[in-house]
Amino acid sequence: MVTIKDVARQADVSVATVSRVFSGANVVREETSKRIRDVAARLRYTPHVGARSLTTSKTNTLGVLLPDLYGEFFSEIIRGIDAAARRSGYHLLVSSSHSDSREVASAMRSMRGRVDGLVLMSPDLDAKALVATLPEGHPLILLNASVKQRGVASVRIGNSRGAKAMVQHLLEHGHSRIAIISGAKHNIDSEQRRNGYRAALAEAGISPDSRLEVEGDFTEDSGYEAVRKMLANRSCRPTAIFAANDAMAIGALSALREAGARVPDDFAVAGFDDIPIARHMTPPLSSVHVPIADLGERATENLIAAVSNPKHRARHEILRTALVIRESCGPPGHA
Amino acid sequence: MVTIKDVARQADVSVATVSRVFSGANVVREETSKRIRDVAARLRYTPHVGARSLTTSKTNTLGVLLPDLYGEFFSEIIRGIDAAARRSGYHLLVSSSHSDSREVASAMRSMRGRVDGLVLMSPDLDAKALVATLPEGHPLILLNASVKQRGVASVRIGNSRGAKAMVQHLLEHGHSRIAIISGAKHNIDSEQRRNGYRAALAEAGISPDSRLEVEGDFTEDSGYEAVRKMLANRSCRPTAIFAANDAMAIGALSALREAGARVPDDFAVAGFDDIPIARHMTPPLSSVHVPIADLGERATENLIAAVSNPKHRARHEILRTALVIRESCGPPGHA
DNA sequence: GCCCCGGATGTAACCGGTTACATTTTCCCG
DNA sequence: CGGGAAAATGTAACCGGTTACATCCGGGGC
Repeated sequence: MVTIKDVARQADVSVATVSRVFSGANVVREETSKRIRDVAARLRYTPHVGARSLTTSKTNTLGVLLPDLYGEFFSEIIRGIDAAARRSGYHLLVSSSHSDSREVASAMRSMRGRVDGLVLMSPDLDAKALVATLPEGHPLILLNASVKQRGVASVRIGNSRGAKAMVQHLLEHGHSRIAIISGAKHNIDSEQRRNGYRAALAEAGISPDSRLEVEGDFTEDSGYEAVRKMLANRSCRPTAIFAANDAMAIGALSALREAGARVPDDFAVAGFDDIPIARHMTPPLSSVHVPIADLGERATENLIAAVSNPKHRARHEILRTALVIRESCGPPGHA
Repeated sequence: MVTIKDVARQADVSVATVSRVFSGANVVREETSKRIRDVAARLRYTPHVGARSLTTSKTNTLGVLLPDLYGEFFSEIIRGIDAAARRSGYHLLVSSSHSDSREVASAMRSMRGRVDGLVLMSPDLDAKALVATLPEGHPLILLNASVKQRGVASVRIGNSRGAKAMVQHLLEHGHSRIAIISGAKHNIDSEQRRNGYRAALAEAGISPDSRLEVEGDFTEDSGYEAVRKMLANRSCRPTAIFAANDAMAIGALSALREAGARVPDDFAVAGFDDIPIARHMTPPLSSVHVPIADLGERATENLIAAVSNPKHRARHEILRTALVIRESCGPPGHA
């Protein structure tokens, strides 16, 4: 591999001068600079970023830790993160599929010295314990994390409020038997969305019915299974189904179609996240819109701010959701 | 930041010994080792991976360059890459949204010294020119690249064959006016799929009709627009629509639904890729199954093989597709 | 008691850059 | 043409590790 020394030797200058040419310090005589560039081009020299970051202690890289990569939600998140990062000239070191906190801790550790900051999405985990293992002063931002921590910036979704609004919408349309397909246990998004659901019912004076709360795991399959379970239980059928994310709502739609049930005539269906595909379902899926890519962007922008300005104060941001009513929950007064 | 020196000082040993403890050389006396580990734990010391990789010239990281991150296709690709990488203990440096080749070249350059190898997906670009700018001996694998290059490993999809099979299937079902919504111009996947389409028609003795070839860009919106265009042109309506990917097929389904057309009764629709959501469309979308995650995995496995064994021979792999017939293209003899 | 050997640890060069400071060159002006 | 400041370049320490080689030490064999 060709190094700065090779270039220096062939251009008959010291390594310092070569370094100055490539690190943008504008102090090298034009003539010399050109000669060095020529030699470098001929030798196909590229500065070794790793070595550079050792002295500058800047890597221009952000670490991204995600629980999973499956489905449009994560794809949008990364897309947002990537957009913000590239805008500021940062690279992304991505690592996913971290289920338990030991794994996450080890992934965090292995990023030491490789990244200037960390975006950590851990809706399932106890972020507090994780953060404790981190060396001080390491810029970090939490995405949809379960705990709001002093001094640790975070961005999250207005889950509860969004879910409540959707359930209220269903109530206004005359539904009173509204089922929920929740996400995985201990997942903060799932819990908050379920809370919103319960709050809406409570305010409407409807007492909770545990038979209407089915647990899924945010996958299409689990939404599908949840509906099959509901349909099997003839004694207690909902008229509306609120899924804690779109993937499960989509699985639910499939199960209903297979069972010959019509949506929204027989069942109203609503999801959460408003992933891009939601509008293309049949019928188009009503959902709680989450600015997913924005979520990634905001987190990343905050992180970059913290990275470039050490006294940047940690903020907690909550992104607003918006009801997107399409056809899957039917016209008013229909239930 | 606490370094190896701090640990050495506090544990009253030399940095070499500390280094040996953390790099797994099993030559340090148990007693000493324990003392060092204790000090390190107390100080929250983590070895600086960047510094380590400077001497070992191993980064345990792979670079991933993608043209985009939007949609389930890329999400699955990354998932596959990530799975294979994590299995072998590699990290991923991801960079996307590279439209023109200057950008890609610069991204490649900026990865020098940061990665042990590169996965490059560039269906739009002239990979040849890009590869030429790369320093020799840099492990690289091309994903769906346009040119088959000597000495450069690649993994790709059996596009032409898959498309041909799908169009033949439509032909067998009695369709003769089969439209195609192709992908972006100069995109290799799009071109190969279109070639497969044309080949099937040619073999069936059907002369090509340029009015039945509409150009899209692989997005849902472009599929939607393409169908609107087709429907507007009353003089020349197809009975079947083959979209060069599922996203466009999904957009097509939306347009048809809005126009009040029934699928598969009025139009048969088929896609390509078989992204996970395809089976959940209404009607479930027939598609050419591509093992997307596998594509990423195979590429990554090959790359890792090349990284760990410099005399690994570059292979060109072509992944087989499989017809997945669901309901969107209807029962036989229907057209 | 001496020597040799092997295991444990230390010393210092090195990886590929950056940069403070020293030194040389350039150039302007009297 | 000499002097001195400014500009250009060189020297060498340093970033945080790894590792070849040197050193030290204890124990076994004679």
